[in-house]
Amino acid sequence: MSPVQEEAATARAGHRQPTVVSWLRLARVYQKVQQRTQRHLRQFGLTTAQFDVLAQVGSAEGLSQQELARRLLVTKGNVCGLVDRMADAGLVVRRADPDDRRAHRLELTDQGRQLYAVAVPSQEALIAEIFGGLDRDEQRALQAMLRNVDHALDADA
Amino acid sequence: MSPVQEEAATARAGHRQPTVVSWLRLARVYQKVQQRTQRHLRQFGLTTAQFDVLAQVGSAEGLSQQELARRLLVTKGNVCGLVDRMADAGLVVRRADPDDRRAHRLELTDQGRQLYAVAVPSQEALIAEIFGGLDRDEQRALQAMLRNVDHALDADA
DNA sequence: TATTGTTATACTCTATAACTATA
DNA sequence: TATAGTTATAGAGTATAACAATA
Repeated sequence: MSPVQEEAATARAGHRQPTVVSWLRLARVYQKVQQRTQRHLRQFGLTTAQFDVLAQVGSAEGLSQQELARRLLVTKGNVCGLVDRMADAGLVVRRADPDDRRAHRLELTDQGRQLYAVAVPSQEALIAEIFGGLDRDEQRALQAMLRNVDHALDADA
Repeated sequence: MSPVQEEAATARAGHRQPTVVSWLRLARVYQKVQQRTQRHLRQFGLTTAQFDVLAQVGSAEGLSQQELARRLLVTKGNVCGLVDRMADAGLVVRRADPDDRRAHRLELTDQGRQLYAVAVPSQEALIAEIFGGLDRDEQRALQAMLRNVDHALDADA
């Protein structure tokens, strides 16, 4: 934010409930990181949603689409389309689950694993750069507050 | 998050850089609030993007589309389409800028102002509920940390 | 030349819901 | 009956870029 925008934001913030200000700032940060991430991941030919799939499947191979949907907070229908596109791109495969003939288990292809090995550290380095201005205690405090809000969202669902 | 999911998330988090954990938690909270907001705003016939336009124009009538694009972190092309839809819905109007014949100034219609008067407080109440678990000091700390990250994003743009 | 706004393209993601096949 | 996955629909949002009018 430019100094001018920063000042304007603060002025506007002055009239608002603290909770609303917290949310606006959080949303702003999210959107900016999202956009930066999007540009960053383009070098790997990935969208942010595809990166999330790659990261999840890569760190827990064999998970079901249902489980993936739960982790990504999207519907199973959306996951199906996402997996379709990534299978077309040769990054993931669906394997039949021997114990449940309805289910598929998701795995990365060799190509997917190679991309995982490069893209995930690269993306994490970007995040480290962006969030690196907060020291360890601040990270902990930030995470604790976000957990608090997360739980409030589950409580009065 | 269920206790099981919470535990799983914490276990996974243990292997990761603190910055990455912070980002994952932030993204998770954002997405959940976004989804909740989406459902909440449906009663007013608004998408979240349209609500953002309503809130911005309502609190700063006469702003240009360019300025609106800057505030919403989207392109002017996107704003054009958004404003189109909201003008079709009878919520905003484009007025010619007397000082700059290229520009438009955005205003709410009477109907838009009525909706603003109802939807904005309602949405703010929802946010207050979600973020209300944090006390005043925590809100301040959260906002300060988010500002820190926001500035980091501007620094190495 | 730079800026405001418009238009057009193409794609991804999303919500929603009906559908199948298994369990 | 419930669950895993698929498919279809419809829409919104986005990036990107070319374009017109005006500054």
